[in-house]
Amino acid sequence: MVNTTCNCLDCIKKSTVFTNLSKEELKLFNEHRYDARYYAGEIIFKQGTAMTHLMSFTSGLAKVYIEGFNNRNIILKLIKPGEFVGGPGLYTDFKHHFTVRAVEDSKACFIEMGVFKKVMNENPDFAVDAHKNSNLDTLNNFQKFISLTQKQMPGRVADALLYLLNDIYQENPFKMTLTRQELADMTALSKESAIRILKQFKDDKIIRVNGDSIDVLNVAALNEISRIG
Amino acid sequence: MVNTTCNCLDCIKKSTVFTNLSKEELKLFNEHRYDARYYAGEIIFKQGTAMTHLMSFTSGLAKVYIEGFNNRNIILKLIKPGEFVGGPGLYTDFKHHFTVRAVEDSKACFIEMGVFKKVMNENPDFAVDAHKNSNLDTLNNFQKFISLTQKQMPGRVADALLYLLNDIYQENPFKMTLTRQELADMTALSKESAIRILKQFKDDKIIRVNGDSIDVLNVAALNEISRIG
DNA sequence: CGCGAGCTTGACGTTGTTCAACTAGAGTGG
DNA sequence: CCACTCTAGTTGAACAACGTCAAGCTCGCG
Repeated sequence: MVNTTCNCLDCIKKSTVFTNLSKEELKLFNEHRYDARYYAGEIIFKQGTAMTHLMSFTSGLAKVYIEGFNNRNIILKLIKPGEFVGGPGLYTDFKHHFTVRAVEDSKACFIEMGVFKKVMNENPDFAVDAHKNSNLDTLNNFQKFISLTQKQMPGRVADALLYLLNDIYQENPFKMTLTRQELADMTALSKESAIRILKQFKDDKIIRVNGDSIDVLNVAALNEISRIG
Repeated sequence: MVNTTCNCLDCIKKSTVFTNLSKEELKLFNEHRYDARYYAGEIIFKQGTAMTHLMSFTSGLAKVYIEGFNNRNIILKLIKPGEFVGGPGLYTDFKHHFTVRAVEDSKACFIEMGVFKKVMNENPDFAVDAHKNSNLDTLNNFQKFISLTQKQMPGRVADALLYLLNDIYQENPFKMTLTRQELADMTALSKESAIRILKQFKDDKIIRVNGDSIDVLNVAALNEISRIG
């Protein structure tokens, strides 16, 4: 089903992985895609299911997380409009290895795997861009390994707050649309521990919390806490 | 410098990522590669340095690890002959983001980045194989996230032992060529904790340790410990 | 025979989780 | 308008998991 209200050729939300596509290729994508809208909390990709489409996120905020043990999740990253989502299932078992879930009301565009692979085969520049995109995720995961396995609670929460401030909300103060449990899933902590560190940051005047708004009063202190772990 | 004793075309150690290369492409690789020998403990790729070559591991055993805080490392995987090593620096910043170090005396073959990228551009099947190879690493990393952040000490050590048994040494008993510190780096534990869990496994008759030989007496128990975390 | 590196063990302290109780705010129905 | 309920958030106390420190051990090697 072709969406009549928008078109890949003049899409302003498209990811940078699409920059090296010709008009013909964008047209091909446009003919083999569909849009969907999601309410906050709804699942976009479910871990374990078949990877039939690739996703270009166009509006809202979503979380990408691995479903682990005992209902505990590891949030690998958050995705914003303009982000392209494939995953390690691509060219391996063609399954999703993480779940993507809308955190805020969101929209996404889905491209059929078949035409994606076709264009990957025919356009080496696009193949390189896709490869680069997945390697950037891996670089992010490496930092996460260090944060989650070698830093203590304050360092991990500082990493998460800096990520939210610098990469996601990009304003200060920002409206925190993640729950405390989700903050815990980002830091591999229990919800209670994450809350306790937030409180400690509040007491130390590093942040101020007003309802669901978080004001980072001392970015330098957060950076230092992140650095020393 | 072309090695005269061997040739990519009839190399029997080559990784599966090279299966879709033509004779001409293998010949090209052969003209832009070199071999090197390493003694146990020597560094093959150093984290932070420029990625000028890609590596095909031909003999021995090596560890791939991220250098984190306070001289603590995270071993992502071990590599055996036939393994191809690129890394997330490919198409991003062209630097190495992990260190590769020989655990046993080893040999490796290095292909120039330039010809590698050229063949990636000209041969889509090879590009797919390279992409697949890197996604397999990512799948491995996802399992490691779960193991390191959600399992307790026995579960993590069980994961490491099963990996050594099933994927690396592939014989039982096996000669453990990793130090206790390296086992700790695989499990994100302190050396002492790793040793304590090994002792516990010994007391429970799950393994038997004779010098540097480890005999897994009860694989089922290890699998169960891995499963429950 | 002595040295040094890796290994082992115990005692102890810290870090982080669990459990339970409580609070605040939003929605719901009488 | 007022209970009632439900969920997310918060806090404290007890506990378990894990790391640190220090000492001693083993074994290969000079």
